[in-house]
Amino acid sequence: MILPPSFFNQPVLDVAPQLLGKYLVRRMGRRIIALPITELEAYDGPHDLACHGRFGPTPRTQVMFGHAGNFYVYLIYGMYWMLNIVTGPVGYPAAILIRGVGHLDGPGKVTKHLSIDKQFDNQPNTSATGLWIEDRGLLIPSQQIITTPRIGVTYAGPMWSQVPYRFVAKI
DNA sequence: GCAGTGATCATA
DNA sequence: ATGATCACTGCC
Repeated sequence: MILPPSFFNQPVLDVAPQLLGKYLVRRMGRRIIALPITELEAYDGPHDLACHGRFGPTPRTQVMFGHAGNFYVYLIYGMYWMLNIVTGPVGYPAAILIRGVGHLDGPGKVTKHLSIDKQFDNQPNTSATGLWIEDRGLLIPSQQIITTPRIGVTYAGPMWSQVPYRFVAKI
């Protein structure tokens, strides 16, 4: 089952652990790649000093203020595409960064392996685009989920760089 | 430990 | 127009 917008239209910290074990699926012609999500990070609203939405909407970040379930894809360091999915109500900037699927770890490796780039930015979670997230019945017990601080956000200060918003599944 | 890489945004 | 910054990766 492809996850509907209502799945994502909840507080990002509620959605994040539920998204572990869901399958990220990419279709290119006849070729299909489907891998379970194993690692992700939550970015939660204007008060979160690590969140791109903290300065209000800009041409790049307005997607985060948009509809839950849409993808937010941007380029970092001139080389790597970051894949996020928007959560929560319109007007509230929150999203989840997909950092690992299958045995791939690292957000840049995920997008490189699945050929994900700007074309998916602000696209909804539907099979029509060739990129979607679906539930295949895999359940991750809470004992198999660990949380840690987010990676690469030291600029966010002592509190927001340390909150346990990174979720990792032991599969 | 650090170079590579280019879009983005603030400043002007 | 310019310059600092950056939710990373791979090689030293």
